[in-house]
Formats: sequence, structure tokens, C-alpha cells
Amino acid sequence: MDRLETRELAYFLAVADELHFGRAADGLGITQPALSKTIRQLERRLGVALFERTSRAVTLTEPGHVLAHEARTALDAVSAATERTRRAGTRDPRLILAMKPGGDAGLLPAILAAYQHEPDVLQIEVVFGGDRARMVREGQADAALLYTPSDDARGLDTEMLLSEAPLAVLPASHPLAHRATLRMADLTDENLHKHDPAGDSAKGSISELMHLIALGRTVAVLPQSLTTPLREDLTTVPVTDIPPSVLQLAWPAHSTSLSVAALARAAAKAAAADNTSPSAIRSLRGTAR
Amino acid sequence: MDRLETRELAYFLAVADELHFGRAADGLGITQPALSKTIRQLERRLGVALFERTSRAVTLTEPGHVLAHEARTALDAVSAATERTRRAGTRDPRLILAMKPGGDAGLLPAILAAYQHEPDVLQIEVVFGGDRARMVREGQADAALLYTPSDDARGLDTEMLLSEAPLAVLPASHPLAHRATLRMADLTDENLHKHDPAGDSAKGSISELMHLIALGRTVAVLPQSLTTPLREDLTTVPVTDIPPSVLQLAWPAHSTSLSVAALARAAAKAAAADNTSPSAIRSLRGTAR
DNA sequence: CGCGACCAATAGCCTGAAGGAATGGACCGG
DNA sequence: CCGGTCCATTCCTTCAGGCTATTGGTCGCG
Repeated sequence: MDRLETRELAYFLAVADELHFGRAADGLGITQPALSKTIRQLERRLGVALFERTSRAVTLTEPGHVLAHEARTALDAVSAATERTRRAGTRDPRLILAMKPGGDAGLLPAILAAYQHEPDVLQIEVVFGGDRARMVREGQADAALLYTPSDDARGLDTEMLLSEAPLAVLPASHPLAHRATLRMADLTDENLHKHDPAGDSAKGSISELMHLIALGRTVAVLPQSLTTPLREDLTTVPVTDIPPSVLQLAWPAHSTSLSVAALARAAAKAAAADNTSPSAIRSLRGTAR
Repeated sequence: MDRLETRELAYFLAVADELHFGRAADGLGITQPALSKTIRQLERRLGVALFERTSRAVTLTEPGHVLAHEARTALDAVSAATERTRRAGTRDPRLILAMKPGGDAGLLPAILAAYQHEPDVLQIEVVFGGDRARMVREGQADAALLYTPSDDARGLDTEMLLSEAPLAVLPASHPLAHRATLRMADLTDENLHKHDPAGDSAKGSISELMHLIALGRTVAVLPQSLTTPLREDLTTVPVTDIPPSVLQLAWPAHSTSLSVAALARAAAKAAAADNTSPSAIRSLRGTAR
């Protein structure tokens, strides 16, 4: 049983994404016949049909769907191997922590401070990125601050730092502003701005959003940490029927790095201290699953 | 930045394991110069030295150690892709559950029964294997019953089923047999049989071990479920300073299979029912970490 | 029905990279 | 200083991956 090559997996994924041999070949910088031949050979080697082809359309078979999924994680693992090996070879290795701007719930200074007291510390470099889970999976970062359920931390080890109740942000004058709690159904009439953590780009986007809310143009549901400090003319109401946003530190599941372990300990310590501080009204549990 | 090929990773691992180009090449079925050339090229592509060579000895550099680790998980992921795709192509796909004989703490019947009531069920096939975590990682099994800390479940999703206190098994006449609890230090004088879950082969090994204990030839520390039923002439005493053996169901971290999800639900349900049953004296927490 | 557009598969050829055989060079032990 | 060990280098061969050109099947449209 010979082993698949990453080239074959990458070629397959190109076709699986495009569902079109010609365009996929273009994207790969090779010609269509070469690609067709490779995919055919892949199917022969696996003993399984991956695509259903007609001269009009290409679709994935059931095994094709499985391979599309598995191939992605396998290629991620190969990329990670390259990346981490390269980084291990640099003169002064750093610990790269991925987060999104403001995505630390104010916890980062405490984490960094606690980290300095750990053994086996490296210089920490904070980088900002969109798909932070992927950065960790591909080895571009050693750890990341993620929010579940919006980020997908599967395949990573995680340490839960804090759980934040989702808050609806409303104008102080809004009819629902006096309610003790809300359900999502209460907000269906509003022009709801669904918070998409992955899509955030500029740092100003939150304050812009707040501005729009104050103008009555929209309302939003955000994790608590993003709502402070809150403008005078806005108010927040907990939403009870969506799961809380959980901030967690994530790192590669098979990590053996002492530095990453130290960071995890530091983060846990900082989060524990924060959770017991009087200013925090946290760990409200959502009801949805 | 071109992508590494699995061939390169496999060749590298062969050398990393043997620390000898000639023997590694033998094992791979190629000649030594071909292997040397490939490794050199790999080092050039990564921009990093992987081995320290003298004509007398070959050793891994620091980046080499990193790659050895990363390459293994990457190759596992590729194997898993192959394996799962092939299995998805078989006529009637089954759900393969890996365990070791007797390694279910008596929970398997309840799990299977609960599973039948779930939606999206497949036929379950139980297989026995030594390195069950690896079987899941490589796609030879869809789920496994593992014991932590002896099995390494990193990189897998898990559901904790039950936690068992470690019990010292002694002849009833043993001087320590009357103690309420023991520490490992108490047993240093004995000819202690360290339980190695991975090394278990035949089903008879436990009863043979019990026989040896009854003869006073050895004593053993085992998770509770392996000690029942207990011979008349033996007794057990909890050991407090080693971590409890935790039985868990593990499956690939990035699984999207409805059937695996159903099995996880079923196992959780069966374990919950078992934990509340009067016969169980479980979840004793160990103190070690 | 016939024609063109579209798209994957096939055929035939070429190039480069993987591998083999022979050899060189460094090191060590006797 | 010689022989053995082991990795690197050189040179040659083979074949798999890629390209161009073409075929064959299907759909849409006049």
C-alpha cells in the first residue's frame, strides 16, 4: 500500500473546490490533461471513485467528500511540519501568539505578566490574523486566543479562559432597553447586526458599530468584553438563548513545547485571577447547545 | 514555498529513527546515496540542518527533533485520509471501534444498547488492537476506548466515561492488606508488577497475574475494573498518589461523521447511567498530576 | 436535426527528478 | 599505516509528470 503524495492531495482539493478540471488546472499552473490523469491515477490507487463526471458537470462522490475533508487536515499538518521546523531553525525562536485586535477580553497583559514568571519562557510575539485556528494548525502560530463557538478549535488543545454571556447592545431609548433579559426572537424585528468575529477587519469597526446602534440603524449581540467601555447613550441586555462566547487559549494538540505549556499555565492563572475579581460578571451560562 | 512531499517526510523519519543512512536506506528499499541526496535536498528546501553528521555518527539537530515529531503526525494524517476514503467507498460502511480485550470496564454492552436508539446508526464493528490511539489517528478505526494517562489521546476528541481509582492487588494475607489506603512508596519493597496497558496481549494475562499475586510472587496496581471479579484469596487497597485511570471514548478531532457523534452521545449516556448505579465506587481523585 | 460550444479523456512525446552503481573522502581502531 | 565504516559526490538510467494535439460525448440553440 503505497502512500499518497501531497501533490496528489493538493491537486484533488483544487478540483474538489472548483468542480471543474480546466479551471482547477489553471489555478495549479498545469494543463487540464495532466490534472485529469493525476486524479484518475489517484482514484485507481484508492480503488474508489472520487468524482462523478459528465461532460457537463463534475460532482463529488461520497468518498470524495470524505477525502476533501481529510486531505485538508493532512495538508495542514504537512504545512505545519514545514513551518515549525523552519522556525525551530531560526536563531532566536519566539513564541507566536495569534489573536484578533481586542480579542483578548482585556486579559492579555495579565497573561503576559504571568508568563514571565514561568520557566522555559521565550520572547512572545503577538500577531493579528483572521483565521487564527488555521494559523495554529498550519504552524504559523504557536498558540491563539479563540472564541468558541465561532472559531473552530477542533484538532487543537485548549484551555478555557472565560465564558462571556452574549449581550444585546441597544440604544438607551430602545423599547427593549429596560428588559432584564432577551431572547433572539425578540430581536427579529430589528435590523440585527450579527457579530461575525472572523470577519472583523479594522480596529475601528466596533466603535463604528456602536455609532450605528446609537443612531438606531441597527442593534447587535456581542460578547461582554467587546461592549466595554460602553457609550453613555447605549445599554446592554443579556440574551439568554444563544450560547455564551468562550474565550480560550488553543495550541497544537500534539505540542511538546515547554514554552507553550508555560503559556497555557500562565493563561489559566491569569484567567482564574480575573474570574474572581469583583468587576467580572461572567460565566453566565447559555441554554442553547 | 513549495510543499514537502510525503516521500521526503517518510525518508527523513527513517533516518531519524535509525540515525544511520545505510540501514535506513535498506529499510526503505533504496540505496544509501539516493537517501543522502533526498535528505540533503530536504534540508536545502527547509533552509535548516536536520542532522549533525560525522563519518562516525548521525544525530538529530534541534529542528530535526521538531520535524521528526511533526512529520509523524503529518504522515498519520495522510494515512488517515487514505484509509477513511477507502472505507467510505466500501459497500456497507461500518463504524469501527477499537479497544483492548476487557478494556471497556464492562461498559460496552450499555454503550452498544444506547447506540441503537440514536439516529444515524451504522453497524458497529469492534476490533482489538495494541496502539488504539494510533489506529484512530491513522484512520483504521473510527473511535476507540482509551485509558489516560497511559494512552496518549492528544490530537483526538474525547468524552470522559469514567474515572477509576488505582487499586493495589495484594494477597489477603499480606502485611499491607489491612490498610485503608496506600502510597506507591509503600510498595517499593515488593516485586511490583507495573501494569502496562499497551503491552497486554492475551486475555489470560490478568488471571495469570492474579495467580502470581496469590502465590506472593508479585503485587500489582490496576484500575478497578480489571480487579473484578476478585479471587477469594486476594484483596485490594486504593493507592492515593498516582492519578486515576480514566476511561474515555476518543475519535478524530475533526470528525464530521454523524455516526461517530451518535456513538459519543450513546457512550456518554451509558457512562452517566453507570456512574449513578449503586455498585460503582468510582471517581476517586488521585493527587498526582 | 445539425452545428458550435464546452469539457473531460486519450495519445504521443519530452524533460527532469528519483534511483542505482561506482567512487571518493573523512574518521577510527588496531 | 592499513583496513573498515560510513556519508558525500559523480555519472548514468529510468520513468513519472507534464505539454500539445486530438477525440468523444453532451448540451443549448437556431
